[in-house]
This record gives sequence, C-alpha cells and structure tokens, in this order.
Amino acid sequence: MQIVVAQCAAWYTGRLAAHLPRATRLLLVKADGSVLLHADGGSYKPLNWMSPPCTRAITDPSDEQRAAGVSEVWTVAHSKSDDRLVVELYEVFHSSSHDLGQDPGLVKDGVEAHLQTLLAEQVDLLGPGHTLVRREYPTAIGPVDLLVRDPSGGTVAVEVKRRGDIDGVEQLTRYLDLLARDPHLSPVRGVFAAQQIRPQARVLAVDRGIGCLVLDYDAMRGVDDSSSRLF
Amino acid sequence: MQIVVAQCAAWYTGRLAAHLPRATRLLLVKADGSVLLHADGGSYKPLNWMSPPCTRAITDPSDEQRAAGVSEVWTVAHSKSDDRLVVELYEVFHSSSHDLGQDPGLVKDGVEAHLQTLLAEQVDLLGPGHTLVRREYPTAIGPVDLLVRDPSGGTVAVEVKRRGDIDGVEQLTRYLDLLARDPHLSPVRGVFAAQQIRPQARVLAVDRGIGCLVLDYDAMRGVDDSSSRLF
DNA sequence: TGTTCAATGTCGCAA
DNA sequence: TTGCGACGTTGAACA
Repeated sequence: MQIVVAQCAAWYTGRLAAHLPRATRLLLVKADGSVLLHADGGSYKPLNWMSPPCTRAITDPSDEQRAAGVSEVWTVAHSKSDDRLVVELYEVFHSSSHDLGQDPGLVKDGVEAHLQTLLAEQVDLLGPGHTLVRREYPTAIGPVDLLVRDPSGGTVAVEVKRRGDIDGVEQLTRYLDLLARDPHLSPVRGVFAAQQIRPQARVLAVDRGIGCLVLDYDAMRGVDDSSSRLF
Repeated sequence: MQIVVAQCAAWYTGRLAAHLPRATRLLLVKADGSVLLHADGGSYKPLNWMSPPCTRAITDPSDEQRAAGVSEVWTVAHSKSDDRLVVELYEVFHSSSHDLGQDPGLVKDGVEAHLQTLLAEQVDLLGPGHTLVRREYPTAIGPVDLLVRDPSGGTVAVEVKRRGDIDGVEQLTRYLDLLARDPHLSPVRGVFAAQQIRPQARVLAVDRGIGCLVLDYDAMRGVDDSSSRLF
C-alpha cells in the first residue's frame, strides 16, 4: 500500500462527473491498484476513489501544469468501464509504501441468527405450553423469524433482534397484518424479542398489542451448553 | 490526521459484534476522532471503523496483553450510542501525523438534470413536431422525466440518463405500463435518451419497442449557449 | 432536528 | 454471471 499526503486536485468521470478543488488530502493506493482520496474528517467514505479492477498511469505534468505547480499526474482508469479518475499532485508532504500482506478478513458474530436458534429451542421463554411451528416461516413479504403455537391454539409471530428498535416493530406489524388474514392461523398475536428493547420501540409495541420479551443471550447460551463463543 | 501502519487485532460491538484477527493494516485517525482500519485491497470501505462523533482512549496493555506483544490499546467509543471499537496494536511499522486542514469538498456536475433541461428545450430532437407536455410528469410510481406529445397526437414518455443501462429501460417500461392505462394519454410510446446507451440496454429497449436516442451533451449545450462548463 | 430517499452506493448470497 | 436484498450503510434534501 502506498500512502501519500499531498496537495492535490482531482476529476472523476463515470456514472457522474465530479471535481475536487486543490487541497491537502491523504491519497491511498492499495495493492490491487485501487485509489482512495480522503479528507481529514467525514465518515469512512472517501471524497473520491476508483474501485478495483483498475490501473494507474503516472505521468509528468504538461508545461502548463508544471508552471502551476503540479509535480505528478495520476490517471486511474477502471478496467471494465470507462470510469476515470485524474489526480494532479502539487506539493507532496509524505510518501511511503508498505507491504501489508493478505488480510484474514472480518469475522462477524451471528448473534441475531444465534438468538433465533436459541429461542426456537427454548420456546418456553414465551410462556409454558408454547410449541414451535417453524423458524423462518415464509410469507409474501418475507420470512417471519419464529412461528409458534400457544397453549390455547392461537398463533404467535416472533420477531427476533439483537437490538429492538422501532423498525423491528414495524416489520413485525406488517407480518401480523398479513398473517391475521389466514384462517388457519387466526387468532395471531405478536411478540418482539430482543437482547435490548429501546423505550420508543417498547411504547410502540405495547400500543399495538405486541408483547415484548427481553432475551438474556448469556443465559440462553448457558442452557444450550453445546454452543460456545466465536471469539 | 494520524497515519499508522501496524500489526493489530480489533473488536467491534454495536449493531453487531465482529472481530479482526491479528494482521498488518493501515489505521487512520481523522481530525474529528473517527478511526478507519484498512486492508491492502477491497473497496473503499474499511474492514472496521468508528464514525464521528467518537472519542479514542489510548491505554497501556495489560500484563497479559504485553506478554502477547501488544504495545498499545485503543478504545474508541461512539458519543451517541454504545458502539465500541477496541484495537490492540502489536508491532508498529509507521506512524505520522499531518495537518490537512478543512477540505473544500466534492463538486458534482449535475449532468443528468442538465440533460433533462436541455432536452425539454430541444424536444425537436425526438423528431419534428413534438411538443413538451411537462418535465417530471408525476405518476404513482414516480415522475417520468419528460412527457411529450407527438405530431399524431400520441404521447411519448422519455427517460433521460447520463449512461443508458438496463435498469433505466426497466424503469421506463414500468412507467409505460402505467401510462398506457390512461385513456387521455394513449397511445403511449417510450424513448430512452442517454449520452451513451449500453448495448444490452439498447437490445432490451428495441425488443420492447422503446426508441433509443443518443444525446450529444456538448452540441445540446452549444445550442443553449447560456449554459457553461462547471469546471 | 428528525425523516425520507438516492448513491460512482458496497457487499454477499442464490439462482 | 446476474439478480436481489441487507448494510455498523453514508449523505443530502426537506419538513
């Protein structure tokens, strides 16, 4: 990876046309040839970039550019489209290269999926006498996390989240509207189950007659001792 | 901006839980405190990050960590949620700081909007005798870029793009399906207008009886000499 | 300030 | 390869 801090100006053409006025920025050239131009703030999104696969040509400035202070010109072209990024480098404050090697990559802990599995096994947490109909019960608008039969023969639709937020309640509400029309399932009620339920989400759920269940991940995992920490 | 190249391992918890095994990476700390961990490949998205507003605490390693080779521990906490990023630094290969200053930011050229305006003014490009009904003609599924009356009294729906791709043809098709049901407009035909029309998109358009019109931006801008280049 | 919607979205999975 | 949906989406426009 090449790391450069320099005054630069840039032009991008491709899906759109865009321009970066002259300013000091961080320029990164990754091993795959991709280029990122970062400002000293904002989010993780660069101001401008070229995604791989692409190639970079480094050329000397024209006389006009040289007169204006340009020391180097990068022309980065995408290999599979006609996207182009042209960077004029002025004063260079830092430049270094580093061999980082292959990255083992990010390991995501599938907590939500795990919570769903555990609750399916421990469906009594919804109350005694509940039995699982199925996980990922398919509907026209997507799968319901858990479909459960309660002791009185009614149906319970369960939405499982790591963090219970309003949009999760909305999602469950849509499922409930749909499921209620099915005479085989009726009556249908909803339960919103999460490790943590935000106050606003709880208020909304209660207002809609949806039950709230706070899940204790560690306790549930302790019951099923076959599961262990990912890392 | 602080630039660090180091062997590191990282843990994120927040919306999800994730882990980065020990490897050499680029670590960036921006002026607003945000942190990015980049590998030497992939796209512009970091492997892991913390968005502003956030604060970073740098601590000495525990005895156990020190024994394992950890030189420094960063704990980055988001200010408005309980998102956390913990980074263990092992060997540090590079570290430097640079004052980049405020960035003037990206200037986007609104070519698509401009193309639409120009074509609305030069609607004869669709053929002699065409008249504009209106731009951004509203429908239930979104606005049609241009609605035009042809010399025979029929309606033409025009979709304007900078780059004509398949999804643009699909979009226009949906509009046409909808507009065709309106007796006031019928018969309705479609024209796909773009600076550049991709072969696949052209094939699809022709197959569906949709006309293709390649727009010459410079020529159209030349006619309307009030407009000028942004940069 | 909160909400909605586009994005040079990116990314991962299944058909 | 391509289509589809989720994302620690991000970012801007708008109420």
